[in-house]
Amino acid sequence: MEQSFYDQVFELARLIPEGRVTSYGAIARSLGAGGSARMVGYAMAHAGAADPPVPAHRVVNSSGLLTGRFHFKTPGLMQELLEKEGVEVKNDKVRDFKTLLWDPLKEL
DNA sequence: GGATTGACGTGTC
DNA sequence: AGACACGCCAATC
Repeated sequence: MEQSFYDQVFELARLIPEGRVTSYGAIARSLGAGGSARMVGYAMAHAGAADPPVPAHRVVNSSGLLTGRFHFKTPGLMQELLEKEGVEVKNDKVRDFKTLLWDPLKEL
């Protein structure tokens, strides 16, 4: 079976190193999806049922905002995990997002 | 199989 | 600076 966009997103998301974050748009482009950044987020919503689990907390929107924190088991868990990995989160947004941004197109 | 739906992105007001 | 609008595109119902 060919992998759906979901699986592609999941795999790429799992490649995100600790202490790093990436944006939905970056992932989408990396997959050749271009403007279908929403599909990436949509896929991440199903990440909860993915195996192995997907570090969705390392994926934020282009502003570094933790948009999907509410989708986690508990809101705030996302920030918790990020801070645990050394990512500074302030007001639901990643600090130095630009610096911590892990671009698959460049890093990979 | 058409309509709805988004963890988005960028631009405009 | 904040709020609003439109575009994209695949998966789900």
